[in-house]
Amino acid sequence: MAKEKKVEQITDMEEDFAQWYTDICRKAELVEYASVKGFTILRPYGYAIWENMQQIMDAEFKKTGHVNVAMPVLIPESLLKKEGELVNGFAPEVAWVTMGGSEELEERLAFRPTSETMFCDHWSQVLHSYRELPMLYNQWCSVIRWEKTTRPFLRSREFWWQEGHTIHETAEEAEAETEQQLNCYADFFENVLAIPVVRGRKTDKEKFAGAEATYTVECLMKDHKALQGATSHYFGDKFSRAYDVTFTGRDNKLQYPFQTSWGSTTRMIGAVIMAHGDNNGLVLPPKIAPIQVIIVPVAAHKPGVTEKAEELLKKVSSLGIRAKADFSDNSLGWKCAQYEMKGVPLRLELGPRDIENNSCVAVRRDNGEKTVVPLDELDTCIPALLDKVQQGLYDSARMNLEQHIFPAQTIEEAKQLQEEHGGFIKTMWCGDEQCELAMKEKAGMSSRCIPFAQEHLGDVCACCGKPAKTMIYWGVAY
RNA sequence: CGGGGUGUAGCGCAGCUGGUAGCGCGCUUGGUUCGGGACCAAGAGGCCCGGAGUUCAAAUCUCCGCACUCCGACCA
Repeated sequence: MAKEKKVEQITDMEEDFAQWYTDICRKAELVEYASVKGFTILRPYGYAIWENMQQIMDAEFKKTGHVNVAMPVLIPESLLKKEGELVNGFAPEVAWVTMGGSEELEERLAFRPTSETMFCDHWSQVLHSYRELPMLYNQWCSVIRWEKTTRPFLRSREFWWQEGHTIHETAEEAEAETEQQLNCYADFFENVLAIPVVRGRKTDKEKFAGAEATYTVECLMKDHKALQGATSHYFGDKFSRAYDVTFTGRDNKLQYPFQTSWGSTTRMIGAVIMAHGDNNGLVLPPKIAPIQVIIVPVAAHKPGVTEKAEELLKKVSSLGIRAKADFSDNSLGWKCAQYEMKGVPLRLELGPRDIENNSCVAVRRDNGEKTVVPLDELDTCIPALLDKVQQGLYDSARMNLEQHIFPAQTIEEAKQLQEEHGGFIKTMWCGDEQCELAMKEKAGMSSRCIPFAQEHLGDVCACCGKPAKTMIYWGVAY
């Protein structure tokens, strides 16, 4: 009986992964559709996850000297167009403002799809001397890209993100910044989101419009499709020159600074859903869970249970844990199912029998494991259990990744492996874009990255048979 | 942007050989329950996605839009 109901509410991931994903987004109350196509509302629970992510990342950015700023949401067309590659890259998906009140604007204004141009324009005004470098800026905002097809978190016409923008005196410094921020993302994915990543460099075909180099952290979802987690770009001085950003150097000569940008988005919530979720709903890593511990009183009508549960809530909260207790008169089963759907990492059940034993029952969301926790050992047991959930999620995601990386020598083999197992297919590659197109055409895969951790799988390109330059990962990407 | 599917109460759906709406869940109130999605009773809630058309009469038939969704191409 109970089971039938569960199935009604959320599609099994084995049956239809895409539908399962959409179900979770709605049923866990993360998002709602807005009245404009492709726009979504981040509901309180979804936004709380984002806030937790923000808080942790923001602190990390600040540790390395970055400061937050706020740039305008509108960019004059003439400004946006100064750098050709960027414009071309984003042109199809820019939304324009053409009216101000009832007046037609002299120059139309773009909703920012990204803010390199605004930062450059600003720097061209304020930068004078090498002494002012580096400028390490970041902003938390939303951007608009007029996408054709949309999906909650993965692709919407407006999404929330942080975009870091920095300028440096030397290329080396800027390159180091690019690498540092990529590692910052990688650490965030692995340690906070519990999602292992492959770090690497994007091919020229896949890199950011206008960038000299794009680095990425790639991760693997439960359906064995790849998701680009976050990217970090090195621009050289290309934008500086296009936007006339200059400073007087140590040699008293006018110079162009070297620039980076790096971004991560609410798409990471989608990554968490698809990396950890199961058929009972969302599964959240404790570090970003809005509610880390849900306390469910059992037989709450019996004397003393509610009081004891309130006491338990206080104790757990006092440990710095985000905890909540559900005193509603919904049944136990309903509450269990509800908080499983919401992905709460740890559930504490407290009923008359537990009170008698001076304990409670802790249930892990990741594997359903039940532990009896003595009430006077909460301060050690609860944080330890949360750590175990965090680690458990990472371990199984790690296993999923490791078991889905396959070497291939030819396109045909790559195609077959992808069709049979999904995941990342690694091959040698000559570096030619034609071979990427061939892989897309024949095997349905795009290049994900050229991993920093290189392996020698052979001497020739899997696509054309010419001498290979690097090992590359392929995959079907979101 | 191409190809499918779907729009009727908050959610899931029925009604579709025309006669202006119904079921289950949820919600509200009261009561009984309570160790995995409880039960009884009484309620509240809908210009049937929008616009044209056909008709005495449209949720139902015909066009045209829009939105969501799935699969491709494109992109975070």
